[in-house]
Amino acid sequence: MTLRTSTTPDARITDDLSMDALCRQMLERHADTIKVRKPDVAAAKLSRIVESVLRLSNRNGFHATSMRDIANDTGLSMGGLYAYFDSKETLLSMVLETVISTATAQLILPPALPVKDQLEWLIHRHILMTEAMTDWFVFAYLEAKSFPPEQRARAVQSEAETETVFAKVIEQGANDRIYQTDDAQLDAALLKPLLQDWYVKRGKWRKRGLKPEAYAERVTAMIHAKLTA
Amino acid sequence: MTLRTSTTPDARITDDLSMDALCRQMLERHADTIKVRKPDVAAAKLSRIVESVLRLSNRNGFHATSMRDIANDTGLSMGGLYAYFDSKETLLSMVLETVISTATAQLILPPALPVKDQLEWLIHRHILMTEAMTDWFVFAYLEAKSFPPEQRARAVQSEAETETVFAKVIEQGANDRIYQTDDAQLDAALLKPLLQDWYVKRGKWRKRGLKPEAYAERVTAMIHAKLTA
DNA sequence: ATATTTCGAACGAGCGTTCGATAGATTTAC
DNA sequence: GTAAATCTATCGAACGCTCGTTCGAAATAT
Repeated sequence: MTLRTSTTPDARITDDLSMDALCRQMLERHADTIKVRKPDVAAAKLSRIVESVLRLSNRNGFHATSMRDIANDTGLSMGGLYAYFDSKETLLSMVLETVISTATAQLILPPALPVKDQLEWLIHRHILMTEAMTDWFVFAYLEAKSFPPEQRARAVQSEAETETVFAKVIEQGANDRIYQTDDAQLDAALLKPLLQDWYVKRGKWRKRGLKPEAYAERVTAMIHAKLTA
Repeated sequence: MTLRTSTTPDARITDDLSMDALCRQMLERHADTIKVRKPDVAAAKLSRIVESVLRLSNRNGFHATSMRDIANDTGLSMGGLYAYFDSKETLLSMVLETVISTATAQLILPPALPVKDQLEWLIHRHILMTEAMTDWFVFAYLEAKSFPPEQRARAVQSEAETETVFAKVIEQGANDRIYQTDDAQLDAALLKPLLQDWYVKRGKWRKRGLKPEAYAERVTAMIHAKLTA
């Protein structure tokens, strides 16, 4: 079983979740509001900005992190920061948008995968994705309640879609007599917090020395036990 | 099986999780810093304050909620508020302290309960407790990263203790050949996010029309499936 | 010489907190 | 029984500070 696929719409999203790749994506999407014209300069600086925002916000909260904190941490000036966004809320939106669109793109099942492997594939995929982008997902999770309305709606929809992807696989498995359940959507809803715990409490799992693959195996075992009870 | 017990040190904590009871507890604990002397007046006002703080903070975040917001919402003046605490941080601490001490007191197993019922008892107890105090627990969860150091330490310890309570029951069950596991602490750690999801995503479960008892049954079924796989 | 990028002081708004004035309740004195 | 005195609770304008944001000047690259 491979966790890589080239069947998703945008190969860059699927195959490269590095800070640089994600920031280049942000640059393209917000090219109209970003005042810095040279792409190389812009990409480098935006990376530093995002890195600082994620680190400081995940420690103290986005609201409690001031633009001056971010300026000091990145080494940029106040004016320098505002070349990349027109308000603090826009900065928030840019990061959230990246997380939401990445998550959606990552959880598309490869077409030829047998039903019996699909659930395991999705669980591994989800955990490896959030492992590669832990700070991003923690940020989105913690700041969810301060989302601007547009992103709020997108996030809710994205969350529901993700749950449905899992539910459909369980449903399919039930139809094929692989799994046993009276409520596939509910089982999927219970799987969600297990997947989220990997990044929400990343420190706890790291202290325990658990690798992402091992965690994925454990979660898979748990839901599998429930579905074959 | 009953979920009531009188074996805990303080019966009031165990048996009454109402806003009034909890606020009376807060009054006792912080009698030295609260300037209002008449207990009835103080209890009524403190209830209104806490109610507002929980509601406003859970919607917008504690940091984003100003003292003026709280004053408007409670109908008190700025000076009136400060009769109950000496700083906004103290207000935060008072709420957190209540949540932490309640959670610790609630999860003490009644002595005569057979091992085979203990896990189910703990799960039900946890979910009924967080159901009765949803706003309190959501508040503590969301504001965890802005805890003052003292509460931060207490919260971490309390969380670890809770996990250990569950782990010990699973361990005991494994010794008695009721359960099967290679790592009881890890199973307990995976049970935690399922318990927390009940209050963290309360809206989602409410929309689904799931009752607390039904949710507890579902979680019990899941962990039981894993432990007897 | 021109265009682009960076800078940081300055501005107004809103924050947590204080405190002397005010109103109300309770006790004291006769 | 009532008036004066004292204690308690409430108020909200005012203070100092930090916030997000702007913008003309300075620096750098083309």
